[in-house]
Amino acid sequence: MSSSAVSNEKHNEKPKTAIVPTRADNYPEWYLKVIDAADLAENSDVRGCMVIKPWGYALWENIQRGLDAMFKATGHVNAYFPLFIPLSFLEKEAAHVEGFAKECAVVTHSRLITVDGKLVPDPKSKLEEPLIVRPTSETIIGASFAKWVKSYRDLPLLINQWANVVRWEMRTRLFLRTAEFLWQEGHTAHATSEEAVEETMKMLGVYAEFAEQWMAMPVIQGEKTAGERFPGAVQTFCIEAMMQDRKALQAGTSHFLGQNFAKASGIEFQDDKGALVHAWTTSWGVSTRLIGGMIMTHSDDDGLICPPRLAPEQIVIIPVIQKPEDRDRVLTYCKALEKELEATIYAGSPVRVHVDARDMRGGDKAWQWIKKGAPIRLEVGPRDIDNDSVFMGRRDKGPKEKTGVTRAAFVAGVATTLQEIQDALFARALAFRDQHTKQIDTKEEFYAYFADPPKKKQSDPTPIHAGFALTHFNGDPALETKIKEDLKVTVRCIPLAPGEPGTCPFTGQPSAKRVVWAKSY
RNA sequence: CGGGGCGUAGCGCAGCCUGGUAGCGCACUUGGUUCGGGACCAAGGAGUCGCAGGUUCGAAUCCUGUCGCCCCGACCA
Repeated sequence: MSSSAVSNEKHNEKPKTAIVPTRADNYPEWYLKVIDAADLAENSDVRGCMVIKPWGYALWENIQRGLDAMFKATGHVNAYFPLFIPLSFLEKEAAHVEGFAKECAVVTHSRLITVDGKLVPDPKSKLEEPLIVRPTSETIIGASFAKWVKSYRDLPLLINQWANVVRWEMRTRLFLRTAEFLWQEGHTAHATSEEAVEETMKMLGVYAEFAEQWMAMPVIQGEKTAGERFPGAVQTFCIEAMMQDRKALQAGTSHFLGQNFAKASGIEFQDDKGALVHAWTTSWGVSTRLIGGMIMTHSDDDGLICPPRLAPEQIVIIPVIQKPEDRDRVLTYCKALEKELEATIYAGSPVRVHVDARDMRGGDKAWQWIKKGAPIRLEVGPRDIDNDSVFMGRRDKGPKEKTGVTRAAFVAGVATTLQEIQDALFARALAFRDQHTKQIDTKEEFYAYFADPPKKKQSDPTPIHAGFALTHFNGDPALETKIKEDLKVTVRCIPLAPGEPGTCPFTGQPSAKRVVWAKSY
């Protein structure tokens, strides 16, 4: 082999990435490797249920903190309702039963006994009425609301619950779809339809704001078609985000339930004229799925990228200690810098700083923090201390791209820098979505746009598809079903943003505005 | 629940077709040389080959069953 052949071979090698495979090579596996490398979560011994590890749970805590403040600012209060729901409650709303019956965990016994050395449910302890583990709490919360509401003066009732729910899914994926997941569910009751609709839209807006401002994840607000509606809802609204495989992720939902659940649960009140009427209710929720959305919106082939407002640690200080005699001096300096940074405020909270003083090689340490997605890495060694400077690496830039800054300038500008990273991530995600969103006006182009390249093996992941398509649509559910069968593509939402009327390319019929089509999670 | 792939050291894999009782890389430990950095050299520790049966003198390897994981499909936040 000639020397030029050797160098050619080297030249053809892919650049080394911390995550193998890369997004382009195998997207679903890349996703799992990012979670593993960042130490966010792992599968548990219970099928379909995950263990959320500290770094992943800290992300959830930050999501909770941000959303909870927004809920409270809009007049909501937290409460807690039972994990178990009597089976008969679920039967009260016909569409609701239909929607959830297939995926319920059912509790039938209250005691175990040992038979031939094995624990089995005691037949004598069989429950009169089986309990289901809540898949959502409309019915059990409705029962409380029925007791609490007597007069129009009791309304509106604005309640939120942070809880876990169980839906026995066929196929699960960490964060995106697990049998048990953590979420919040808001439940409200109102005197009029108008007020309930206003609430539904307000909370959708809160979700959109949170997704964009906190998670740096651009979303499209819109309404679901009848086929995608929540079981029992009159209208379902959602925020939809584009992942890096260009699939859509439903990141949050807000439902206008009309009087359906009020009638089912007997939520009645006397209005200001003395008439006995049913309340109008809403429900809205987001779940740990948001973490999946965050991972797939921002992360790259070197691992997780946390938007600063959600990052468990926003700045990681890595002491550079070459000689043992430098150790005390460098660590003391780093601790002082940590204190100083923690005294500064970013986005309304003290900056979260961590000094990584573990006894290991600096390079390994830096890469671990890259894989965990810490927004800013600071390397501080004797030379920096002498110059009164720090060496900064930003997670939104390349791993080797590092810049020296004076300590004072860094501290003074830290909030600005964090916001720059936050903004850069949002801008990047928005540009990506725009780049892979296309207005389409003919059926042929639509089918060509969503046509999958052939797979080599059946076990290969679905090839990355084109993205979002914006087309006119006459709203026919049968047509939507046909397209889903043909292409696995659905209407993700009818955007709330104003649009121009036009012609449905599939039927030639008039259409009020363009809708968003995509493959989805 | 259907189709496909895969379970061998903490992690990633080879060996399996053509049975002869286990190997590589990373990680780990120790020593040395390095070191503003995902180091190098040397030595070393670590595996009932997913589990259970069967065939055989002998099974990681062949057969049957079973459990789990991943991908694809149907269902869904």
